[in-house]
Amino acid sequence: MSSSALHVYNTLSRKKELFEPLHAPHVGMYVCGPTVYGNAHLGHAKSYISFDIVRRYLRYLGYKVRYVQNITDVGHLVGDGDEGEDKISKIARIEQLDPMEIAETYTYTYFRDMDALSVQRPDISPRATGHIPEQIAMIQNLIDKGHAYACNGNVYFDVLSAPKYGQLSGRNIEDATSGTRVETASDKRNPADFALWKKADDQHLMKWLSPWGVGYPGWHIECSAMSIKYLGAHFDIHGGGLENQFPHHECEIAQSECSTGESFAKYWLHNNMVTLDGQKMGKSLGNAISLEEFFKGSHPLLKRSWNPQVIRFFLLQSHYRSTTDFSEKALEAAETGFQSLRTTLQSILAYTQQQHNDQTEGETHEALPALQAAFESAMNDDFNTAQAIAALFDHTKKIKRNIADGLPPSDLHTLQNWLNIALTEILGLEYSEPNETDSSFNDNISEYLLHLLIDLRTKARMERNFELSDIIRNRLKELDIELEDSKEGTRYTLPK
RNA sequence: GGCGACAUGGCCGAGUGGCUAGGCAGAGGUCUGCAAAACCUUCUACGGCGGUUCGAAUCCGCCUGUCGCCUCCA
Repeated sequence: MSSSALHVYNTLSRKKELFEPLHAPHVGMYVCGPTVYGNAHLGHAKSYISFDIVRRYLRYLGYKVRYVQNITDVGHLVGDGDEGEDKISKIARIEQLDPMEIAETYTYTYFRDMDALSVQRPDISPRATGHIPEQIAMIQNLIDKGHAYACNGNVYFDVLSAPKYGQLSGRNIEDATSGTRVETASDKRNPADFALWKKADDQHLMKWLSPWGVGYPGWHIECSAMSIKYLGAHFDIHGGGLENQFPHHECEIAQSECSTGESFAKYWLHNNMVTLDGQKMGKSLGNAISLEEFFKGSHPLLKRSWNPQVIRFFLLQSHYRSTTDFSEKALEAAETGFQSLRTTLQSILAYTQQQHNDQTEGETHEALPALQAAFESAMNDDFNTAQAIAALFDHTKKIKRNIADGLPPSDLHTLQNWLNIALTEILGLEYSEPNETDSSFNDNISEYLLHLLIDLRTKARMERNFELSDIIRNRLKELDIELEDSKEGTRYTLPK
């Protein structure tokens, strides 16, 4: 489907729907953020880049987006069922740190890695621990309305009281309980009931006082409390990873709608997984390569380091609702393709700048409308970045060819402006070579010496002393410095 | 066991009832002292079996395979 208006795939209806904000031009968007107990990995990159694109494209379309993404610094249980230990507490215990130190450390590295990937920061990044009163209030409200019950210091949500429970994930309550592989906690009325508040014992590191005793909030309640606080009871978009569809998002809908009496998010968007050797890449599976390891090339499965921009481009070349199977070979293909796209764009840019005083006479063909239509039509079809990038390749190559043939389009400047917006503002990709921002080559003497060698080699070539010129090029190649001769002179690329 | 996805050429990966996806790799060529880059040309496809249709890789059914969720997870 391609269309002149944005359509998004809504998990609630399992269909692509026309996107109509509740209160245009404002769009409220909530995305489940990370649990900060470890470094972010490639799976996080796929998820947050996907929703970064959603946000960027909505802004391009003129919407005023408020993007809220939580930081989960409490509440997730580890191991089997509800009897486990908080993940952050567990690591804190092992590393002899306060839980908040763990959360702080990984919140920092999370944003550092996302910044590197050009993921724009959320407008609001609420912490779960900073919203305990809101969560308690919501739980109390659910008890008052008969949707939850307290028992031995725990509070559970009564799923039978929520008629729509199971709608999002397409399962009924029997399905949700009958095949469960986990022993269910004994004080629940129904095995499918989920915890809103958990009693904490003396060993527990993170705990708060509540009407039901000392404890800590269940996992699902934070997202409901914080999304409603910052976006209202009924808002436009809720996003997250596919694996959170059940139980997390299902529970969010149940508790939110029972609490407010309004319908919760209008559109539910889910991104698919990144796989490694065909298996989901996940922290708990131990097969995750962290983003830091990608950037530094410091994981045994990696042959080399990878520029964040290349990783972003690689992920954008597949659709967010498809799984992305990772391999270094695929990354390499993405890198080469990305560089060639940038070369094409830069040559159009260079031409535009050198032509800025010229009047193109007799030329009436415009390049932008067709390109823009193809690009927007792809993006309007549920953010199909793969197809949008294909349109970019396709059209810019043609434009470049026309310029080379002496038939530049008449709208070069508007074209250039739009290309800039499409690449940097919508896709979040940079024009410049990754090397140019590499700080490893900032030594003035090194740079001077390199230019000296290049000048000497040029002189040798002029004198047809190719033996010497090849020695210089080959010896530099040993340092991963590559020289390329062109009509405009010798270019060099520095080690990655 | 229940629920849900997916299966595209050497690789990655869009899409679609009849019309080129795109990228990478490969082949040939132009250019170049050479190399690289760039440019031009070019090859390979829709898991299997049935059905619907004038026509299906695209719709339907069955089969096979892979994956996800049902337990924290982007």
